[in-house]
Amino acid sequence: MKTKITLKELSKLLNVSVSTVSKALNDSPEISPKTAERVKELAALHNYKPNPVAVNLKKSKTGTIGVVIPNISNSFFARVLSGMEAEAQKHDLQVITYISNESLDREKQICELLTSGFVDGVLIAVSEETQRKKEYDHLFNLVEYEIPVVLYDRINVPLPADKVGVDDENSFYDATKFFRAKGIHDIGVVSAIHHLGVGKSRIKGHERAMPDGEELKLAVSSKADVLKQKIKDLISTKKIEALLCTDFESAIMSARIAYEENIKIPEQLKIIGYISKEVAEFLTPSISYVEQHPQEVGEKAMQLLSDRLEGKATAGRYSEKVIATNLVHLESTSF
Amino acid sequence: MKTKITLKELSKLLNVSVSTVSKALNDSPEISPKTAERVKELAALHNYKPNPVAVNLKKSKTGTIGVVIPNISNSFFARVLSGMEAEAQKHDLQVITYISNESLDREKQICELLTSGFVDGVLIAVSEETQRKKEYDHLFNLVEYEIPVVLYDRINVPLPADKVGVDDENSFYDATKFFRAKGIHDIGVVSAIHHLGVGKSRIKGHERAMPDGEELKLAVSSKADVLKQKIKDLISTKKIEALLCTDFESAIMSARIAYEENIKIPEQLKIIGYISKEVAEFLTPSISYVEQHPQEVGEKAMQLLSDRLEGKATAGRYSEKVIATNLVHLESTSF
DNA sequence: CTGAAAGCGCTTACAG
DNA sequence: CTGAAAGCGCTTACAG
Repeated sequence: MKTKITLKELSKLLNVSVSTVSKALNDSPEISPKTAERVKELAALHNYKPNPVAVNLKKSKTGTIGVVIPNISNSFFARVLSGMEAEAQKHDLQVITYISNESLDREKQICELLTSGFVDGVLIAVSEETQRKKEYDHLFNLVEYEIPVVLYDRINVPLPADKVGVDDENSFYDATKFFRAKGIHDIGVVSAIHHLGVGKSRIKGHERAMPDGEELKLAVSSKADVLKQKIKDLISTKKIEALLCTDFESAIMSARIAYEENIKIPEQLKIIGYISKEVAEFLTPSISYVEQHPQEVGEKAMQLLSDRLEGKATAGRYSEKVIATNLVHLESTSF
Repeated sequence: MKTKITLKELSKLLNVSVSTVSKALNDSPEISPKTAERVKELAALHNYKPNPVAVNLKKSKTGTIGVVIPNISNSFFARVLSGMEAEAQKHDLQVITYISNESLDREKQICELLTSGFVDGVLIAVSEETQRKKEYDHLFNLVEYEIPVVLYDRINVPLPADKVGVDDENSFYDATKFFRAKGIHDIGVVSAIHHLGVGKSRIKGHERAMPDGEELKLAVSSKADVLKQKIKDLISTKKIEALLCTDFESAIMSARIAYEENIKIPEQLKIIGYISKEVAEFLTPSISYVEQHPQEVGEKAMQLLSDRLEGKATAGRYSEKVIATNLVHLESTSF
């Protein structure tokens, strides 16, 4: 069993002071090359590693970042986390994860915890409930405590903070334009998240690509059975030719209903949805999707935070980055 | 802008010593009820929270747990993490996540970092590469540093540590028995992870439920195109009636090939697979799956670790928990 | 170039 | 019941 050696013990073995050992290991120019070498040698021999807790206390920082995730089972967020972790590694930062489960209360609890000094900064995608109720006091609280915050994905929050979002609006603008260019004009939009910022943006993008004044064909509801009925109405009764789905649930549901109603995809109905690559590719038929580059969202968010922690960002000025999306065409949009 | 108040500042305002304040806030019986109240009142007013870094240094612990995840895009692991986080919360532990991306090298790096004192304990599912090469020195290293380790999910590692696994073997034993009871005897097994411990266990469970000496009908390969060919052979040429799939990829691929070969599910071919609920339910047809209860795996793993940290576990004796699975029957196994 | 001292923000034996 | 002191393991002005 190995036991961790401390600076003090090292200094005793070397017959020099603790200060000297510390400086030597931190490559201080004050130390003579000779002793520096002696010290480093012994440190390596004993596999010395500074106690990070002590270093952090001394430096008044924690070296860790708090990441708040609304729902980790959503593969988008899982991949965002992966990007954050990769970027954190580059900056020697540790990532502490907190899962809000889309609950405002839990999110408040987490923010409360976060103000007590566990982390140097926070990356957060606010919960659904938070967005719905527009309660942001707990976030402002973080800012008041001078804890740098970066909002990611769900950035439609009036908070003085850096933000990294997905280009939701343009994704559906592009998708709509794509269909129209192919001569398809009866385009429906399906959404189970129309009440959230990202859902609204996507629908807005679609609207922007449609002729002025033309009524939109929407099937929206956060209740599964209601949504199901509305989709059925859209594709069976209204004979829509193409569907844009703002989320996993509505995309899968649309494909399913088409199957049940004996409407062939893509021959009679084309679909583009927000689904993760992993699932989209494997469906039968495979569903064309909007690639959101979650990894990049995570990397960028961590990068902005790290810049701010290192003083590379101007105080009081916040940047807002939008990660471009692109359409990946699979079977559901083949012509 | 609020700034964090310290014990010292508090003591100055109260005209008592730092020790007294500390004891009062920690409910020490040494302190008179009167001063205790005075102290607590002012602390509450100033929203005092002890600096966790200082507390941890004093107590020679970190209050954090390192969780190593092979692949966070795998929804099984995402849900395990969710369970860990929930349990950690109960014990006032923070969760630091590290993603190995199924790489042995990255895993070694992470373990190296972990030995330098960032965490009090480690929860790890070893990477695919680690399992394949059977290189466990970096894990033994953790143990030598007296950092408690709990292995989860991928527990087929000869390490003196607590372990929490999924009952892989029985899941396929049960599934096979289920088919046989229904009069189906031509059962095939498809696997893209036959080289991993969990894959082997699942296949073994199937074998155990088959009559002695009967040759197994396997389609296994970690290469997509090879596996595809083998599946096709199994269901088209060999006329298998039911398929057990050890993983997401092989399950989805099997369903896809059945579709392409015009073999009807479930009429001509039944399928049971290891797929997450979220996807299984939405497929057309929906695929019956093995529910693994990942949340529970995560909770249990964190619980074992917490027990050990709190001295509730006997040194040198390790427990191994197996979380039972159950079959969820959807369309692909309807009769 | 080396080391003694102060201090990061706490906790806890010990003395009074 | 209260407080002075030591100490957790470091870093860093400052003195020599």
